[in-house]
Amino acid sequence: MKTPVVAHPPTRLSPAAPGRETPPVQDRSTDAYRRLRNEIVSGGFHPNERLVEADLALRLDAGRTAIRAALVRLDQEGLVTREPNRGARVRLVSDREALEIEEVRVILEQLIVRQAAQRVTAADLRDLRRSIVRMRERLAQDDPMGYSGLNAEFHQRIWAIADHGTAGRLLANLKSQSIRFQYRTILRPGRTASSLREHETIVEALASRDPDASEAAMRKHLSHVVETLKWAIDAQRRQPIWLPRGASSMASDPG
Amino acid sequence: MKTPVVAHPPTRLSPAAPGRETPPVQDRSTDAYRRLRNEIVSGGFHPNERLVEADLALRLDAGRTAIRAALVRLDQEGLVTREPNRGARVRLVSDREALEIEEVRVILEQLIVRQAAQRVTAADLRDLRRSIVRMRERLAQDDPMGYSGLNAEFHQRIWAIADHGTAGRLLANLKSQSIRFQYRTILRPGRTASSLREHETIVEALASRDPDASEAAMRKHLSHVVETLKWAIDAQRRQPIWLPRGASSMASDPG
DNA sequence: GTCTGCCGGATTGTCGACAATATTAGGCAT
DNA sequence: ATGCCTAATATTGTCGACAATCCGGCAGAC
Repeated sequence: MKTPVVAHPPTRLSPAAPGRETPPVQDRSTDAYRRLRNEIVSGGFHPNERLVEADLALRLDAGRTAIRAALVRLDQEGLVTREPNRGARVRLVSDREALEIEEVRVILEQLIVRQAAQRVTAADLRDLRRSIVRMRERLAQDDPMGYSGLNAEFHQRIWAIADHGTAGRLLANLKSQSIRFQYRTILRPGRTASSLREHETIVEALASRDPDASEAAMRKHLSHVVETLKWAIDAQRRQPIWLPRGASSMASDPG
Repeated sequence: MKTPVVAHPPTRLSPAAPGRETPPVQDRSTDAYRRLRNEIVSGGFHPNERLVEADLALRLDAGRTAIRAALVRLDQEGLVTREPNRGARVRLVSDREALEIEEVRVILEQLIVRQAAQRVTAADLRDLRRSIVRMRERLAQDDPMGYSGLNAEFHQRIWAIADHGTAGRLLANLKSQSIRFQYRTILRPGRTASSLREHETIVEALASRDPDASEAAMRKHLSHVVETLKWAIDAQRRQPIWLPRGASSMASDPG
């Protein structure tokens, strides 16, 4: 499938494409980490799938050392689990955990939006409103996937406004852990439309720079998200649906 | 100081003390991680101190590989920072960050105590009350350090009752990052006494299994903690005091 | 037929060596 | 003395090799 990689020619950090600036491949380990992380978050692996170091090394064209470091990071980050001498697997977050995560997310977003209300600038508001417009477009086109992406962007924008490093980091991390569940929530009929309305309310509250109103709007929004999540989990229990990349959610090793 | 370690005799994982069960030295890497983490959290290094891999390897009697893995974990955990090709340093959390962390802690503890109120058992309450009694003793003996330890234990007990894995993990992590600041807050005169009263209120609220009351009590408690933290930071600005293990908070490299 | 113990392949864990990079020190021109 | 260039040193990053461990299958005992 791929050139077998000539057993690594004398260690060369930059691939050295003569005429072209080497993109910031600062260090192989971080690079491997980023790519592996992406693959996991974007659903490139089955939940609970085994992550064999040698395989990944081949796949990502990196040394086992780099892969190993990446796995350690991902473990600490909660995206994979590692058992001594037994290797790593992509971590499967249970339904219960997904709810826990969402609970935490709710309160963190409240904290953040409150802070955002005190710092928001005119330019920020303009950007937020543009986000809203684009979301409205997606809604009109009946494109829930596209909407979901914009939704994520919308929330991240608020994090940026709040400029609360600690909370922002935690939120980003939590989100990456529970991303698998978000695919399901967006399927609920009518959810997109109400979500958009709630977003509009949040922007209005931010525009008036009212922390309490902003927090309330956010709380209301997220309470509906939690509700939708519960619905999705229940639906899944009743009749499992396909995940973005195959495999029943219980998949361990195919016997 | 220590036997120079005979250049590692043929790799032996278990120290193999014949008659004795080898204590769970499962893997050297995790072991190094734990010990290094302890040293950092308990103030064994100056803030911002450089962490040279080779030195640590000697100090902890571990290979550089193990140290390296440990540093990666600690980096992800926020206890050290690593710059490519420049090594690791114990991370210095700024005053602002300390406040951010405390803000997040406040809301997480609220979430947790609320959940705890719904799950607390009679045995739990007994334990909590015992904690209180011991704290009262420390207060009577005018032992703020001892009180501080019990305080930490008290809160952890509540985390355990709530059984909220996600929030618990985050809290533990945040706490380890900001631990340096806690040394200062306990110095405020009279704080210990009011802290104890607030703890008593929390226990009462939990005893009545009232989530709202519990949350309110916790909020009140932590708002005072935040206030004390601000006070401590201000005091520090006006006149730096000694940290538990030397060095001004700005210490980078001694020239 | 089932259980137990042993063997072999697969995979992880650790080390030592070396390359890559940053940092410091010294020399030289100005 | 000041500042820049270069050599020497210190430290990190990566690899390949090998030991340790796990897993599954197979033979033999009962």
